[in-house]
Amino acid sequence: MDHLINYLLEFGQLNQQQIDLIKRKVNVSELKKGEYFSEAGKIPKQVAFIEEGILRVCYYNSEGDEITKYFVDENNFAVDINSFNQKIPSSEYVQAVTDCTLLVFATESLNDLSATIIQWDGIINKITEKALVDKVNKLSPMLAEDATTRYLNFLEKFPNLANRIPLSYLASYLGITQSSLSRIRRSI
Amino acid sequence: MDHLINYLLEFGQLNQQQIDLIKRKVNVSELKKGEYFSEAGKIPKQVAFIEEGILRVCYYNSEGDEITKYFVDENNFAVDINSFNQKIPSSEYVQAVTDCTLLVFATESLNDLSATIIQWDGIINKITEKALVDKVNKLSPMLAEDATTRYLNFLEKFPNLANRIPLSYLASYLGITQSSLSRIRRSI
DNA sequence: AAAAACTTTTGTCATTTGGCAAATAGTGAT
DNA sequence: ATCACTATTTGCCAAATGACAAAAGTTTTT
Repeated sequence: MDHLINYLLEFGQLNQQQIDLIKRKVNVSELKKGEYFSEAGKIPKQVAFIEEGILRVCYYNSEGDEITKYFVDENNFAVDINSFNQKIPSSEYVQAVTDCTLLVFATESLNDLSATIIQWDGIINKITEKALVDKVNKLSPMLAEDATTRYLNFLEKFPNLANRIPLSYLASYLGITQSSLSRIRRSI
Repeated sequence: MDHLINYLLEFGQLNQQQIDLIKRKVNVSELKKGEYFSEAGKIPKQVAFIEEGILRVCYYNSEGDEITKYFVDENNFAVDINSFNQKIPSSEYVQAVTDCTLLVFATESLNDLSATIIQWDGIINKITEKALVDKVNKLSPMLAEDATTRYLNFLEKFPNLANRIPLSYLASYLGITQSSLSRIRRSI
């Protein structure tokens, strides 16, 4: 729980009373490897802070291949942005790559916090914006790099992720086949 | 100017008095093809609404190649997100791809509007978030597609952009060389 | 109009990556 | 330990893309 509070405090000030309120609004939720945080048909739990574990956001492309859009790891928020923005039900789903411990804010809790804590919306906006900017900045250069460089950069940015993620997930994130990724690994 | 107001109204309500205030805070600015909207050294004009023309956001990668991160065209906001977020001076710059007419909000004007119009921050946040989500959703699938598909999708999404953009800019956006793009064009 | 500067196309060949299928390794259940 | 299941590696060849250089086409300047 402390990680969550510290994370929030990076984006705005909160007094002790507000912190206590936030703690009361959070539900701890466990996910086993392979289980879904959000999927078509279930009511989406809108926002989760990952205390432990790795999630991935993925979808099926027009060729029917399963694509991993990105990974989210410890001490970050995972938001189903599409449902967050009240859009049409997303074709994306969020799956646990490893066993996870999540701190989940239900929709009503978010509304309560938004109504009670004056800084709340500002903090959430900053977090959302930073997360999105980071994603754009990560994705954009990848297009201009070859597969080996993309893999090496991934290793550098997430040194402790690569060995906890199945090869196929990582390959689809990097935009290559798993055989290619396997060969790239060998050549290093 | 009407395009700007209509755009803002998509994201929140504004009364006539507020609309007039916004109009007074905007400066019309012309850029010739090739000129820079923001570059290292100059004070960044933080936000521009493109009334006419195309901008591109670009940078030099570690190999020294100039990469076009994305294009921004008519009736969209161009924000130097990095300076917007008070980060260290960005290595990115924003350049006019064609002659442009921009509606520019100076930093102080933005602050004034934020202080005066209660809905302002909310509107700007929604615009920012939507722009970023769109970019992620556009970039992400590109990694899994081959160059021809990326080009065809670009044509589909921006039918009237491709013929106004130099081949080299578009190639670097698509993550391929200009000779490859030239060949892809021929093959269609 | 000619020259200069820049952009796009094309040629040739090397390298990267994909597709498919089989072999190997790893994991979990009984 | 064995079996079934899944994940990873490898082999082979085809297709896509890059690198480099030259040619052709455009635009701008003089």
